[in-house]
Amino acid sequence: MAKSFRRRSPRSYHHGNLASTLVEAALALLDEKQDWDFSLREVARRAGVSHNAPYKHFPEKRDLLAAVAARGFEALAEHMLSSLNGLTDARARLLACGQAFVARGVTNPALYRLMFSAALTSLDVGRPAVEKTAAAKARAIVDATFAEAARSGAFPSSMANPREGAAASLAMWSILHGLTMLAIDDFVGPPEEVETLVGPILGALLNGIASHPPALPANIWLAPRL
Amino acid sequence: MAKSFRRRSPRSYHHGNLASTLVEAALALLDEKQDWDFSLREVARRAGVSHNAPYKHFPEKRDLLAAVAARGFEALAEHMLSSLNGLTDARARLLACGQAFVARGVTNPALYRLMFSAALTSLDVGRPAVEKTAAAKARAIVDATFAEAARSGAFPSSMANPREGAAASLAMWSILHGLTMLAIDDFVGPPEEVETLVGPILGALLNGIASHPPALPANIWLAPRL
DNA sequence: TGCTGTAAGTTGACAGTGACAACTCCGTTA
DNA sequence: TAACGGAGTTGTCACTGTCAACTTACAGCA
Repeated sequence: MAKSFRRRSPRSYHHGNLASTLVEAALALLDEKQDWDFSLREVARRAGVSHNAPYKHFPEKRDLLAAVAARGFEALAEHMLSSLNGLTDARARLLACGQAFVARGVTNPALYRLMFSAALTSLDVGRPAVEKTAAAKARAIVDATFAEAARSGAFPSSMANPREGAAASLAMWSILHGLTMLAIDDFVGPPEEVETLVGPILGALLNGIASHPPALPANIWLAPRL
Repeated sequence: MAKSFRRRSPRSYHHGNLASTLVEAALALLDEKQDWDFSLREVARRAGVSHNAPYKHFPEKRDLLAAVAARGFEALAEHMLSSLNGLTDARARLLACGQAFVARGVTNPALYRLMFSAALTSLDVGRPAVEKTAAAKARAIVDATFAEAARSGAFPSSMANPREGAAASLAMWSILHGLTMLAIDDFVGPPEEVETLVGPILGALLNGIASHPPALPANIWLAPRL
């Protein structure tokens, strides 16, 4: 009888919200091990629950990881949004957004890597829906900040148009993602200082965009597809 | 007795070059499954060898994967180099190099992902040496093409100096890596056409660099560290 | 030539894994 | 109050990475 009281609040056979408890346990493990090769059983153990309980909420390990990734995207979006607080200058907003992006990645490399990893992608279905929508939300912030900068006159006004701005915003997204990845994977460093690269590097890109706006070739789509 | 003839040339208890056979088997599996969660035992099976034979050549699975990644970097470097053939215009060379880079990543996503993944990084030692040197070689090509472009007058001449050019070359490396990753991870597509993005996007960056060369903040190192 | 040490391969074992099936518990709704 | 069904449980499976101990055959020295 005492057995089931181990970690949970007393007299509860049913946990209440195991799903989110599991996600948090997984987040903690991800942070500690900096890898997602931990076992589902270990996650269950931490949640004080039997080795098979997680399967009632996540059909496969992949699905738990997808939920974790979704949380990551949400946190990223939040962080980027709050970095814009109080800034009005268009260019400053873009740079701040970029810095927030990189900083977030460097702070929790494993989580960032998981978010963009295809460990979650099943060959038939593609990425899980939870993750797709969370990612889209984060991405929309970059796009919006960009479009808004275009409207403000920092870029040729045609770029406020979604299709026209798409190539530019993709370029920005690419350079940020690339820089973050290189930092995370130990190709540039030190990690704490990588943020200082955003100014010069993203700055150069923005200059180029302003003077010669890139065009998005036909047939290209910007995902994640839904 | 017939047992040991299963897959190998006759009368050979010793394989001859198991190590490279294993690497090739792993490459094939990586390509098929588009993931490196295959088992070492499966690799051994394909090489027609007992489940523990690989351990005589690779202390851990990680080490086999590192060897695979190293091969990937070598192929990447080769591909980039040959893309430069016959091109003399500095800007054209940079763009060709970029296209080759992205194309290579999109062609074998799992391999590309493995190359840059930290699945290989052990917390204490960092990346395995084989991989580091192979990666450095590939990277050197971008750097060299860049420096050469600077000398040719396509960029402010100061950028031919390694330290001055470092920020620019890092920016280029970042945007290429980021774009490739987004493509691979299904955030932009379709894969066959992603190459067409290199022109506009990398082009914009190069314009920006030419007009306002970025500076590399102090304390930043460009890796992989050796 | 024959002996022997050692690298390269072998079999056998072990704890731990993801996933399945079949069971029990208990809050909900009729 | 009965019974349904979602949530958690135990038991089991084939399989994994890795360790240990054994065998094979090549290479160098007597």
